[in-house]
Amino acid sequence: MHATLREVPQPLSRSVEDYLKVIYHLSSEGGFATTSDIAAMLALAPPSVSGMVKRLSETGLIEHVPYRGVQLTPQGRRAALKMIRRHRVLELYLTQHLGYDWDDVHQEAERLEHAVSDELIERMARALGDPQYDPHGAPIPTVEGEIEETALVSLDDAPVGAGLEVRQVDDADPARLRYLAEQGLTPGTRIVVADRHPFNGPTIVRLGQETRVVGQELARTVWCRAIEA
Amino acid sequence: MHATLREVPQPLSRSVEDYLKVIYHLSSEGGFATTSDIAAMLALAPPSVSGMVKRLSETGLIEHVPYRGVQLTPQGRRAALKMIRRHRVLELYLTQHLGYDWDDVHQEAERLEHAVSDELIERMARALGDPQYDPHGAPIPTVEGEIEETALVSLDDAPVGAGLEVRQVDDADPARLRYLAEQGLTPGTRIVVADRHPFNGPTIVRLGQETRVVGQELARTVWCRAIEA
DNA sequence: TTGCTAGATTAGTCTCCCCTAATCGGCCCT
DNA sequence: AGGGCCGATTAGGGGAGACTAATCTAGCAA
Repeated sequence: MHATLREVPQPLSRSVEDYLKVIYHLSSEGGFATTSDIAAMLALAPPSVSGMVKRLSETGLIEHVPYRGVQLTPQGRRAALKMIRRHRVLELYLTQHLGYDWDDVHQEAERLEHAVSDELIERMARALGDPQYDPHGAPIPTVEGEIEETALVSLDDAPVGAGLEVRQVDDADPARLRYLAEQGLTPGTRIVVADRHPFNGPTIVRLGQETRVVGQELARTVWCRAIEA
Repeated sequence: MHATLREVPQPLSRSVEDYLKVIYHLSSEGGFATTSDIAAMLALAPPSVSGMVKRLSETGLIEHVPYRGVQLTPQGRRAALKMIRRHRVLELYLTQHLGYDWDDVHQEAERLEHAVSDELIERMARALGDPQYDPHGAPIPTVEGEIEETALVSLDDAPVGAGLEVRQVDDADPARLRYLAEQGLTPGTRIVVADRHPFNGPTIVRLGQETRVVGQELARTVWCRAIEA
């Protein structure tokens, strides 16, 4: 009874959903998401974030340590993962069933994720064969709120000489995604780190017979897994 | 230049979109949508509507005659028809491509219509073969904002003896739609009005060999076109 | 013509979520 | 240990959009 009452999930506002998602991403590695990082990600002024942080911690979705930052509570994490599942299922559905390009789906999913029902997402997931990854290689959380956590290395951090498989790329910038697709650096591609220039210079990778020069900024958005051989 | 400036369409809020849709429906036959009718349709208190009406008429989306009601301006009508196109394309897409039942799509479309892009709606429309009608038989406005206006008769008003084709049914109530589907009263069905009982009594119709008794309230939500013998 | 009433509007609040300006606190550097 | 600085917070305010309570008006009925 107590549990049942606590679980009645009154719907979260768009704003709250966005905050939780951003806090999830910012606190995923390491502990705290800071006010100014959240503000930057959401394109808001820091005081707006302070205000929302107060409300979110009062409703138990986040834990706030003043002047340090915030973390999600289990409840907040569940809500965030639900939004991430929605986002990623939507992205995949749009590419697979409606002919969107992978560089084009982020914005659309960003708006739809606040409006769809659980029912619709599960129907889409079923139509997609209960997929595990979105078009950019990001793992899709399960309905139960579990998410695959694989340690990936950004291309910028990978050691020279390593054999890698591109696993995931950041999805927010369409132009960057188009460029990556042109260069053939899409999830599943196998590459070898041939060289890296000093002073934050580019990483040189080999794709089969071909060579690619990848600047640091771009390399930081390409996430890889080491492969044997 | 003047026209171009005026046309810059800053996005409308969800609320505004809902008001415009409701005003479109209420003023479609006859002239004015009244404050209390709008309030009833949107489940709001009348003063809330008065306030919004003021804002909408200031922005040129509606024409307000105090104590009489409101009508859409051409600009408001365009916006309303755009929302109706979205709603109906969504309803059809959900039934055709995601396995929704016709009684189940209204709510979902109601939320999605505020979040989708024009792009997505046109992709859905293309995937559906640029359809003309939604699952309940309602005409889908074109991208250009044209809508088929056929004079339909509600089953409750149809003369006894008339041969009819069911063309359209109101979509808001799932239970009613399920019942209509059970009774076989779906768009495209041909029927004959066999009788009508007095004092707002039921209409009796023949479907091929079978007979259906349709109460007045229900009959008012079934819209038909006369067919020659 | 007068008066009543239903419906519309105005007055005054509230919540949500954003803003700018001002203040505060943690922490590094000397 | 003391200053400064940057980032966080508090103070104060605004728009959108809802509400209740109070007031107004159009039109019907006597």
